[in-house]
Amino acid sequence: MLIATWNVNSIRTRLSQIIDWINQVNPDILCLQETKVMDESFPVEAFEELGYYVEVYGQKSYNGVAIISKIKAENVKKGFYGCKDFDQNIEIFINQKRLISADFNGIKIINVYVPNGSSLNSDKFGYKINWLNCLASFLDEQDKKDELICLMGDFNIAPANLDIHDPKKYEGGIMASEIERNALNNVLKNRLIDSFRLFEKNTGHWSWWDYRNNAYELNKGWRIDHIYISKELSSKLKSSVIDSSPRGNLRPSDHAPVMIDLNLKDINEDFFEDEDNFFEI
DNA sequence: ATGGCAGAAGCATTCTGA
Repeated sequence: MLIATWNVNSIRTRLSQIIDWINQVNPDILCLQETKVMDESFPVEAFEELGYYVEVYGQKSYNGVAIISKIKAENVKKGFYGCKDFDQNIEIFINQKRLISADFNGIKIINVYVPNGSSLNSDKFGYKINWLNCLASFLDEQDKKDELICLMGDFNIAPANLDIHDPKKYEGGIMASEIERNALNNVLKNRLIDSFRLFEKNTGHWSWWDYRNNAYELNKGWRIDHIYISKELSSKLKSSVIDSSPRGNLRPSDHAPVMIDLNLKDINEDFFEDEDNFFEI
């Protein structure tokens, strides 16, 4: 089962590239970020024609997340819920559409677009850390239900120096600071692991290249898009890769898709053998 | 220290991103 995440930086501008990629890769679940479109304007039909269900949580111009899936999503939730920080009802948490979650055969897919944070001395940075703290308490709640989790998306954080092409240059700065890394580790705790690092221990693997300064051509990138999975799923993981090829497209997103291949057959064989659980054209 | 590049809104230029 292929599960992918991709910050597409506008669903409307990138639609044909996304369709091409789906036809090429055939993912079972695709989590999108920065769709930048209100729900009623999301090009749902383009995905339905390919046999996918679509769940969207968007807004005008900024942010926006979506889940495209061959299996119908269950228990779809938009935004944070059931966690103590969200109960404070912080308005900005509601206004910025950055999280959508859904269950697929007992696995909870959580698709996030973590705030960028601008720079460490800005108000936006405080919002980023608050948002991550809220995500941590959201996951604490999920923990109590003993669910298998796949937390994926654009985290806007390089977890380690080897996830940055020039770590010295960016040391302590935005996406590389200890404050952000600690906040991220507090989300992951001991329950979620970085799927990519189960296979690849070396530097030189990037999921984002700045549009500026020929960053892609010079391969000056960062690894800030991640797929974290519950420890219990690690034995089911067949691969975790970054597909950098779409970054070479004409008018590309600045992010590349990341995907895992999960062997879920033995978790619930009946579910996957029941054709009613899949999309019918 | 700053700008560089891209998208959306909307029609000149600003805001935001990373």
